[in-house]
Amino acid sequence: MHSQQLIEIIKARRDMLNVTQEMLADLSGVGLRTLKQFESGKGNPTFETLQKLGNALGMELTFTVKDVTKK
Amino acid sequence: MHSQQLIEIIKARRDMLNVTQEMLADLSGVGLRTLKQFESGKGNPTFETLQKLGNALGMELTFTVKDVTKK
DNA sequence: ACATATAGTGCATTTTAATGCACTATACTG
DNA sequence: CAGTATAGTGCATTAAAATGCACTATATGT
Repeated sequence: MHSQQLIEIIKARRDMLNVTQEMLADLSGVGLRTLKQFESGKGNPTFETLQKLGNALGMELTFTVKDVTKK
Repeated sequence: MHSQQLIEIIKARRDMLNVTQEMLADLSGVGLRTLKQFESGKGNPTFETLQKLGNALGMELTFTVKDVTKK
């Protein structure tokens, strides 16, 4: 997952839930400025920030071994 | 995935590959001090740092909707 | 055209991640 | 026990993440 993909995934999920940046900022505990910066492609969020967003969006981060058999 | 789980996953993968912290730091481009701090539970790594480690370890980050059907 | 809602930006501050260096701690090995 | 390899820590610096405030940009609805 690249940075741009991560952004798109989160924006898509937020849109699907009809949640604004402001609402997500409140729900997640992440600062609005931080979220704006991140969604506009200017961020390099910390693990903690991604977790907070994930919690609010019903999503989760995973870290797994790449499947080399596929593709 | 919680912070402690992430640490364990990475340490386990590193051990499985017989790679030292120093080697992983070199391979990934992450500073040795950063890696030590992270593995000893004192870090809050950025997305970029996790990606670098993932690349070196043949792993990848994913961000997905939680499966609420499962228990 | 005006008002409203939402997203993005500029600027500044505070906190902290990333980093290096030197040191300590632990385990293994000759 | 001495030497080596590996992991963890203390201290300091630099870069950048997180944040707030105020502003601009864009779209939509009246």
